[in-house]
Amino acid sequence: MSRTDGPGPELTSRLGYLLKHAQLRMAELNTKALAPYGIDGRELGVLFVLAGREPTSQQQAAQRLGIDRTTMVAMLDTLEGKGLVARQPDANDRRRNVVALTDAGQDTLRRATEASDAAEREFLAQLGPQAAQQLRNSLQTIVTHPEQEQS
Amino acid sequence: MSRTDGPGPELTSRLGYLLKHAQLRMAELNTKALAPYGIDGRELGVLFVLAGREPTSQQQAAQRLGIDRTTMVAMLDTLEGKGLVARQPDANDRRRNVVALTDAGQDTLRRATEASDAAEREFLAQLGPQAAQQLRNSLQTIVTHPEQEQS
DNA sequence: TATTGTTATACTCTATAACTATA
DNA sequence: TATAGTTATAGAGTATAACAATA
Repeated sequence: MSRTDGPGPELTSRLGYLLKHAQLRMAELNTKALAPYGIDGRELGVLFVLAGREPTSQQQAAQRLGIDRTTMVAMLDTLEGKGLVARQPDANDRRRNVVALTDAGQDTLRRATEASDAAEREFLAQLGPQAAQQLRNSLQTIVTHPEQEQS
Repeated sequence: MSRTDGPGPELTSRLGYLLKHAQLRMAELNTKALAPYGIDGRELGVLFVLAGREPTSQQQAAQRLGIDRTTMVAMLDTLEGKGLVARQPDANDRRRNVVALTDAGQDTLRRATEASDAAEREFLAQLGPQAAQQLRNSLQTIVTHPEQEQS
């Protein structure tokens, strides 16, 4: 990941470049921070989605994360293998699995979240509290309220 | 890419989630904007790196982009196939190729950049000019001045 | 017929290792 | 010996298509 710069048309100030490399750095920091808990950032995302909610099917969890249900199958296989989540056939609709955190999963979620919070602080370390909060807000606006379709 | 939200521990306010989805949206907008010119965002990045500089070897171009030299080979194969760049053996060091934009490449770079600028404006459309500029600045700070190693 | 979970498969992006030609 | 470009290959990460069980 070189950051060598030169003059010229400034590749490094294009939003596409900046977002890609920012995302790579955040993912790196998360991976490092979460390693002691045996999970990565994507898996923490799954734990998040399963936490503190009514019973959740695999498909619902996938939709909340914005990933395909077939991808969710593999993620749950892994997390179940680690003893962090449990699948249970839904009594009301036997096509479904109800997926829930195990006790170990709850514990890992709590501790891994703290580690990830620290990783986020490191990511933002150069920014100052106001700019950091602004960055969060702006990203949230963009991600959750993308522009209306304006045909 | 679902954006269905619920209450709970707020997956959607984690930086990892926000950056990933913001990056996906920007890439999507770029792809759409650049399609008329027959390139995608990554290829535009290569054109950027090759523009307005002294002669550049494949390896130098790869380093500036932060990608592997083997990845650069494939990108240049594609761009050369489209007639946008040309390889020429370096007379001074015949191991190297000097890579440069063709006239068509210069033209495509100019027009594709305008299209990409429009895509960036669409990406930022919900933000207001000040927040948009702040977002750029913050990302640039993070990407180009990541925290000092602090053992 | 439609939906859920699953499997098999394939595609994209990227990197590592090894080859070649030069230095 | 070391470097630039190349090729073959492999590994993530993700999606599409098809299948079984259930609705």
